Amino acid sequence: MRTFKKCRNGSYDFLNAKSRSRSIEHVARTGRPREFNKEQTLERALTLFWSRGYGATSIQDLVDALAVERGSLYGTFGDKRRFYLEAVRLYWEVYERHLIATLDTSPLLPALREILTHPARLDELVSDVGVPQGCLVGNTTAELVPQDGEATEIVTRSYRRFTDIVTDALSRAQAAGEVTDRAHPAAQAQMLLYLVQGLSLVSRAGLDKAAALAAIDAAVDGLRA
Amino acid sequence: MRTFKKCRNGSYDFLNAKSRSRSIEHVARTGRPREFNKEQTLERALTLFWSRGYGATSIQDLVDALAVERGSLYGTFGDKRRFYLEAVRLYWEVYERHLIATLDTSPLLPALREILTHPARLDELVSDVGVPQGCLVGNTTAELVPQDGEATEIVTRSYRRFTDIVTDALSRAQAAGEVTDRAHPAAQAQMLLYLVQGLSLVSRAGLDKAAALAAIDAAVDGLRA
DNA sequence: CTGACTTCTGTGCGTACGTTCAAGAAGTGC
DNA sequence: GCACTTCTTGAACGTACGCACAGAAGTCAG
Repeated sequence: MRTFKKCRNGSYDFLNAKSRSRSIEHVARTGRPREFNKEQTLERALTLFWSRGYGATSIQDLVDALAVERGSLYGTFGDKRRFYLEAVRLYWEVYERHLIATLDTSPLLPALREILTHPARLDELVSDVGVPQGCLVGNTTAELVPQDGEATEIVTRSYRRFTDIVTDALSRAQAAGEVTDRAHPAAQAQMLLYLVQGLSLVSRAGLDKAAALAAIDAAVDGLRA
Repeated sequence: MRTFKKCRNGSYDFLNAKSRSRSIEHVARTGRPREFNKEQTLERALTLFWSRGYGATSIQDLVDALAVERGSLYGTFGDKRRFYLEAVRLYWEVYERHLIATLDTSPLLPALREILTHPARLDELVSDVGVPQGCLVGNTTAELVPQDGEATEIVTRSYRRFTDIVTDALSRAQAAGEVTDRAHPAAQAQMLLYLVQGLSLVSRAGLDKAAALAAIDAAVDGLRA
């Protein structure tokens, strides 16, 4: 559901400069300082969880990939479940920022198309196994929901935020006469949520890029006034 | 992505009478007869896998829920992974039969709407935890793909079958002037695959039935000629 | 009845997992 | 420099897992 551009250092630019600088706030704290970057470690864990899933990612995998010892991970992030949920939260936070920024434009449909095609950008979607990983929120829905109340809450809230943001944009576009008013903006937004989640999921199993783009165009054309 | 009507005995009617009678073929075989029904056990395992996922369902869970000892399960179905994949295959086989039967009609759009609303029929979607479970193929995509080649194969083939079947139906409906020809049938079918998979997935986290139906109607309206 | 064959039952094995803990190292503030 | 706090390290723990196996139980052909 989201792609991240790789930075020059090989890590992903999940956080903007503002929130990154916030991490240097343990200046006034006593005690031995942490030897690893907390945010960067969370980002790296996110990419691992993203491509392998929650259950298939062991603590040992994380220790190996992050170069941080078990005890430090537990001390910093709590147990595995809490670590994962924190990664999901970060994932959505970044995606939502991107969503809002992209849809704040007119005409809307091209922007909408870009949002939808994001999961289809195979060349930008790199994981440690070299395949697209779908949307982390969607993966969480499949794997943790409904056994985990907290995961359900995060997932539900994310979906709700998506539809709220897209509904607002569609309302404006309907008012501008760009999008058909045969359906309510909320219904159209819900439809787009299903579409992007389905695309993200199905893409995990391999993606025919041309077919995916044609499908997206078919859906977007259906919205045109 | 699929609902099953509960039978009077509390089990699910996954198999039709024909394939069920095939199971009484161990009449001429020697040795101690199996004390449990293989198909029925597979069905029950399917519902368990369906609601909990692959990783979260332990052998012990299966032994408890199926009332079949570990050894018997291994002897009959092989290891856990093979057992699961067999359940996924059965799941899709039943769904595909339903899909073909439902779409073999004219006009097509109401039938298509019924296919799409299937995951939204909360009252018929019962799991052991009392919530909808999404599509087992979709769940498998999220959890096992891309680490498991055989799972990927099953999932990919299922998606392909879906789009093939729906494309055929849409071609006929386009020829009949019922569905718009602004997009190719294959693109429309792909779009519907994404839609139904997204709906199944998102439904796992809780479903606003009215919103889901409105979204489906918005998509189906976009197909109308 | 007997022998060949198949399935059932439950115990046991090795492993890998998530998690904890104690001791030491590396800082900070007075 | 001393007390205090936090982080690091690596070993260890308990558990639950997937899986194998040996002996009992049942069926059928001759």
